[in-house]
Amino acid sequence: MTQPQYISTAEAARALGVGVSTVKRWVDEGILPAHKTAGGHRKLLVADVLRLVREGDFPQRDLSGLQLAVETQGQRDPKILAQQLLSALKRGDAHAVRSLIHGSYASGVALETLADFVIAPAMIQLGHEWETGEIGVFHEHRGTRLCQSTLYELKATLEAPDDRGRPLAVGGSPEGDYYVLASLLAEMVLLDAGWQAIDLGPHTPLVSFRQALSELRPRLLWISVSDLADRDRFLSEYRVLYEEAERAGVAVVVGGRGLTDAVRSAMPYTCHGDGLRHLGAFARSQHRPPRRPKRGRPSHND
Amino acid sequence: MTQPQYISTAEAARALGVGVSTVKRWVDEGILPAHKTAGGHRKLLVADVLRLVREGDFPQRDLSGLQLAVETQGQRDPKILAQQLLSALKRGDAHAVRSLIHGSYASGVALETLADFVIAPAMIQLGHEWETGEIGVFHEHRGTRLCQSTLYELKATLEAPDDRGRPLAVGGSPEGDYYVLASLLAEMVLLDAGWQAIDLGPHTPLVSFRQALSELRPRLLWISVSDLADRDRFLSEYRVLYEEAERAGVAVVVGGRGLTDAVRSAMPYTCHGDGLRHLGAFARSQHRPPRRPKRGRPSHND
DNA sequence: GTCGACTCGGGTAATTCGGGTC
DNA sequence: AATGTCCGAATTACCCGAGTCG
Repeated sequence: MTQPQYISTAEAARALGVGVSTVKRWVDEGILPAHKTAGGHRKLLVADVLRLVREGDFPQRDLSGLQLAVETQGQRDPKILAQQLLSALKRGDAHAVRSLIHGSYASGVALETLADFVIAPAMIQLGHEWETGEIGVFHEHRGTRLCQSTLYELKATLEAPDDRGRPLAVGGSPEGDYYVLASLLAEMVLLDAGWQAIDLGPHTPLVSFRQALSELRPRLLWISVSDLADRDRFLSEYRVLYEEAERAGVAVVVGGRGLTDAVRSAMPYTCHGDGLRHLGAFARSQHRPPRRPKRGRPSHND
Repeated sequence: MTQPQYISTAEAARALGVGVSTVKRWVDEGILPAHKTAGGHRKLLVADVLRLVREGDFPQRDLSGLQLAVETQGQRDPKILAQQLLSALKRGDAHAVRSLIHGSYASGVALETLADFVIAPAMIQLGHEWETGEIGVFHEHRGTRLCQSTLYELKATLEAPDDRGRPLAVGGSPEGDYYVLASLLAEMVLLDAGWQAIDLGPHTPLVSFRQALSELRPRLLWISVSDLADRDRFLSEYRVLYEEAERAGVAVVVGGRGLTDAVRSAMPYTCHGDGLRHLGAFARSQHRPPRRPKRGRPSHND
């Protein structure tokens, strides 16, 4: 289902909102990767088309035509999407969750928006309803797993076949923080911004980040904190880590709802954001992905 | 070992992302080499298709179907695969990990075998090398994340678009057990066996399973234990859970390397296995899927 | 030997290609 | 400079009764 899907030039053209010849030309110019059949017909991967959509500046076109996107048509308001997502998560409706997330993304909702205003609110509310006993633990667990599963599928489509030339970012969540989604989303936002990203995952000792720093030599380090187990220890270890990063010229981006103002004010950092849109913006400011169709303004066809 | 792998026109068509008649024509035109059976059915060698795909610029729709098969082709010995996987995990080579796992599965290695004799050994060794300090924590984390990522991708291909008629299984790991992979693999084995499976994930209180039992009414419950935090508490809570399951007629399958003989002997259960092959076998014995497409067992056709 | 699933033909409809032009 | 449109020719996809496979 989520395996590589091929589409024709005409389908891609509809999805991109351009003419067929344009797609053909883009393929021939190498802007859009494609394979050819023995008879010379071009076959494009949906993932490649989607990549082009978000890397180039297209008038947000609806890609709902692609088989990948399902019927979420017309609904792009994050608030409503968050509501629908929450409901689907509570029901355990895998299909609906998939449709909502993949569909929104494919129809042009930026990944950061999806993360900050759809997924995060839904998950927070889910956690809240669990704490107040409105839903069972198992609903919460099932929802989290469902969300995670779907995000991994989406991540697969974000990964570029060719990493070369992309700057590297490394990140994760500190020891005692077992929340998976936050750092996963951070990884995805970075991939989306044209980076190469390695998520060390939850519950990673800050010392290990130092190790990763020296061995992988990334250009950016992100620390996502959802749950701060031992605040003092975190702060002292973090400071050492930050100094090392600074010496190495590595940008440090911190965030997460576990970082209250009180904690944050005691921390040095390159960039901070309570959501992922800041991470995304920062990443894009540091690296402009090359090669994109320079289409000026929305054309007047249809 | 690597005896010729034949595929039909339809299979080749799926793999290449073109129509069946196109494959037939290509064969007739000599573009694709093929043998013919006495009755005139075309049989293509996987190797031929792959060679063509490489030399020309053919589309290759299903990476997990064919392309990866060649890279691991001839290599279906779990021991060697485990070695290669371990090495790839340590290097952090995402592409290699993907090739190994998807490729093995696609070329006929049963999911249970993959889990028990390839992935588990590699991960155990990875954990071991971390404990002895041969590799850093971050290598271990990166490896785990990589493995997880790849497995989620594979899971996506296992999920049936149509769940109806499939029996339902629910499972996860108990409180204090934060190991993700074991239960994820269990879920995948069940999906592969034609079930519908819901993984509640790691660190799930046993009480929640009871909740899930009464609300979802599954036919099977799996508990995967990699790490037993509080043995006595686990046992006492487990017994209550088991009784409830028994009353409801739900089979309980337990396993995982956290269940030592000592612990297990104090537990009632329907089925136990130190690996996933037992879970798979049990699941298949309880439910025979109506008709599954190829893959699964090394069948002796052609 | 029956049976379901699959494949073979071949003919036809629907797309796509390439190039030239607006 | 970049797109969209038009063309005949070529390629591919769909359909269906008969035959093959296991």
